[in-house]
Amino acid sequence: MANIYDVARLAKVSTATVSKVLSNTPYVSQHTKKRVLEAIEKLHYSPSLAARGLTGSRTYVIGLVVPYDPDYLFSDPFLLEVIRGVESVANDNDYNVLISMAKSADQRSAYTKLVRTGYVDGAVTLETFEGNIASKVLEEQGIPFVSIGYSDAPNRHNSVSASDYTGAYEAISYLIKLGHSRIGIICGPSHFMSALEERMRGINDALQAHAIELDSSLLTYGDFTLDSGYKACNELLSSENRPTAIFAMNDRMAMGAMRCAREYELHIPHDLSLVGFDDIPMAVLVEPPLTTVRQPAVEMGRCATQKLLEMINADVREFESIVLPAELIIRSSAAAPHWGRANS
Amino acid sequence: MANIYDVARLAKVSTATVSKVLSNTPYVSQHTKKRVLEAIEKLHYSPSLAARGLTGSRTYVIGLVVPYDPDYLFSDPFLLEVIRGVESVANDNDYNVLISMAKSADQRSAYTKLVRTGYVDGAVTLETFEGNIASKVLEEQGIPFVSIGYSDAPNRHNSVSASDYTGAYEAISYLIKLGHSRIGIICGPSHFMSALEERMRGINDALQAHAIELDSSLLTYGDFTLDSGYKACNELLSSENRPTAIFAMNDRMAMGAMRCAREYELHIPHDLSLVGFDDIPMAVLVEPPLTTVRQPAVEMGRCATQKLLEMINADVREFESIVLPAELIIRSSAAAPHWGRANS
DNA sequence: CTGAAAGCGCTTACAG
DNA sequence: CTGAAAGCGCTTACAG
Repeated sequence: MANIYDVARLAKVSTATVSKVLSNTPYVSQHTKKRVLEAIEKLHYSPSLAARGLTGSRTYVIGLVVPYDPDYLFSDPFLLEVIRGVESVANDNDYNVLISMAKSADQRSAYTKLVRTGYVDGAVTLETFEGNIASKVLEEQGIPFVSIGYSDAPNRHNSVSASDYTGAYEAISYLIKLGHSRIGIICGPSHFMSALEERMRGINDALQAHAIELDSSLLTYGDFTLDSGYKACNELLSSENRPTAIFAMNDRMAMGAMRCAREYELHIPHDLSLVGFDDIPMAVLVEPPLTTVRQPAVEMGRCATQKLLEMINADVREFESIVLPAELIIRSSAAAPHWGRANS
Repeated sequence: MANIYDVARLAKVSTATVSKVLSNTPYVSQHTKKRVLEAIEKLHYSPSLAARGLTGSRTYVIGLVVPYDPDYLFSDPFLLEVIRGVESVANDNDYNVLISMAKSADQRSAYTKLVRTGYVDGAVTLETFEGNIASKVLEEQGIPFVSIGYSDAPNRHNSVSASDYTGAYEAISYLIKLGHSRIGIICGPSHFMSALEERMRGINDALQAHAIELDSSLLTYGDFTLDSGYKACNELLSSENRPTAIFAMNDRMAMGAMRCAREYELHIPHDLSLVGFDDIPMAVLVEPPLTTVRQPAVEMGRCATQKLLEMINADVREFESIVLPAELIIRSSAAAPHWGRANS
């Protein structure tokens, strides 16, 4: 494979000059530029990113830090959509992406593995825990990064997230307007991330706005998997004072709940209303199609990557954190309770 | 960040020696080895993969060549499962994976983009077209790779695939045994890949074994998306002599067909039987759960990566291609036609 | 506008 | 068992 010397020789210039036309430096005469370009073409030359990485310049690879293990990641359609967004703009801009995942139970390892490579131009991180300790690793290395989700920094810079609070608020308000007052909640793992706290706030505020108080027996927890939604729903439905509606903090758990409801021979939405969160592609495919709060997952990934590329190329150091709207998508899994009446 | 000189200085040895303990070369005295290790520990040293890449030794990153654009890839649950397998064993072995995708309509670019980086230890490729030209790029560079799917080489080496022929054969045989003789086929894009040809062979052989001949009006094509399955099914159902069963070459198209059947007010499986291919996670979630041919997607990814790692580390040059079994998973979307009777 | 030379952080023969 | 030195393929000041 041809290297820069081969090109220089063929074009009868120095390697410095070749390097300059490669990086589009001005002040290279049209004439020599043309010669160099021809040589590059002829030799099918393309620069070694490894060498570039060493000299500390662009490598055109960005890291994607995923603090989960592969099995977790690939079973989460929402996360996958986020990654799709990242890959999409990276690809459009001729960047490659190096995915660094955690060894199970060691989220931090995803960060250190990435740093070790020593050649990423920047990174997009998926935040999980509030501590946000891991991203310090990137800061120390001076690697620009933008995080998707929350960061705990007092003023949240360089992150993009969805409006979890509003989304949850609207979901609950909608259910209340339909006539529900006993609303079961299937929360995510409590210690998990601040997005969930935001949603919890939204739920509580919506409830309070309508003078409804949240019966603690109505609050259950899952771990985002379908099975955990099934179990949580079972908990809810087996209690003596059943809820008439359930709000699950992601769609997979909502689908677990759906399955559980079916076993109780409860018709959705006639006997039980259900609202999810995320709006994963599968949400329209189930029966009935799921009413859910849409997070703009792909857009979050795209936006974060866009911003990262700006940081890398335009030398932007910091940007105000971006909060993308989460909106309620009304489909067919929620309706007025059949003994109540809509009071909107 | 500490480099190898810092370590050498602290341990009072040469960089060569540090390098040796790093690569676990024998013939390094226990004593100096210990000193070096301590220095590494103390400085939190970890070698720059960029530098390693330059010297032509291990970088611990493998490439994953995906000859599709991100939007295509991320909407294909089957491919995602394959990738999950790749990521999984890579991660277990402390390898990072660099995903190289194609710019739309230029499959080859995924290969060249990867090669350009100059620092992958090897690659797993997802084959699509029969030409298999693209992998020549890797061969020329001397990058070891294993391809998932078919390669056209006379004796197929270094690839792992599923037994498409058998899978399709069984699906059709099953339908025939249930009592169907008019079986509609929703094929993938015809020029697409040899896996489809294999399935076509399986279909034809199964049909012939029962002396049924394939009416050409029963053969339709889709492009693997749900919508295309919908359309193909529509074609099939709007003809005057409807099939009583449909075999789709992937699950997404089968789900599109399911939706279409619903609009025709056809009950599945009572009025129309449906068999898919792949067994994506969603297949159990739809109503009714889909009978389908399971491809061991994750296992294919795992196996390919395993083999690649052997090639890299054990210096294996070649292995007999591996064909993993595809098996029919019987669920609830196929049954005897209601005017027919099972004749098995 | 162009080039000579040093340097990025490793590894690899080659001596000793 | 250990180290000096060259080299991997670039880029970047610095001169000219």
